[in-house]
Amino acid sequence: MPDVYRALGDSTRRRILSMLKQGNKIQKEIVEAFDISQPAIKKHLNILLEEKIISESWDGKYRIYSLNPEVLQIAYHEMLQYIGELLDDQLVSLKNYVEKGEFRDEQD
Amino acid sequence: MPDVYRALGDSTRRRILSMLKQGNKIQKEIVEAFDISQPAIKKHLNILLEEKIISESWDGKYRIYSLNPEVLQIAYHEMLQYIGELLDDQLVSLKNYVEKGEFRDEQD
DNA sequence: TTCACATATAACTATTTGGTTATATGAAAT
DNA sequence: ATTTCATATAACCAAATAGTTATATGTGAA
Repeated sequence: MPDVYRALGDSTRRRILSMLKQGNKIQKEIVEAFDISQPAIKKHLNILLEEKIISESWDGKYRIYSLNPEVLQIAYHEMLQYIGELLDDQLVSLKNYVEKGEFRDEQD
Repeated sequence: MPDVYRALGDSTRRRILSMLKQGNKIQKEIVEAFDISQPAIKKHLNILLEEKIISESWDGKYRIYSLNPEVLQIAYHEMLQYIGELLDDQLVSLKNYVEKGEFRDEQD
């Protein structure tokens, strides 16, 4: 079970995910977007890979990274559900909205 | 700005928050609900306090802990917004629902 | 006043994290 | 075949985390 708090718990990793939202990227592009070293970026990518939030593949000598939207969805729902439960009804009905894809409330 | 990822990034802290959802608790009650030492629990409580997710007060010799729902709300919105942006429109419209307290979508 | 008990704090340990530099590997191009 | 360039990995460092045990502090009750 991917640990979404670990994956999203660092702002560099959140920025990497935002980049990947715009489309697949090769490692070099990601490295160049930050001021830290290539090994540091690679460590962040490894954490995102461990948590299954992204995937990697080869294209010749290039490493290609892409988002795993399904895993993100599931992670998102987990957090939404947990925090939603800590808060109150207003937010719980909205959790149902996400899960069922429809807006259904008591007051029709 | 409270770091909700830090606060929620540990399952003991998530369980503590769930307990506090049920009502204010004294430290002793929280300690007894876990298998770890009192100082260990106190450290978790300190992290939740640093991130402003909970508050503490005194009642005689008892420390009382309570949830800060407003801060949780804000944290919730932040995460909703960030992850919503990584995913797609379905989820973004729901962010608006939370923020405006109403369901308004393009396709009325 | 003394004792009991709830809480706080200090000192220590092991692990993880986020970074570094230096170096190895492997594919592509010259 | 050699060089270039993208990537991987190793070794290191400092700080934070999650726990421990031992001890101090403060309040209430006997």
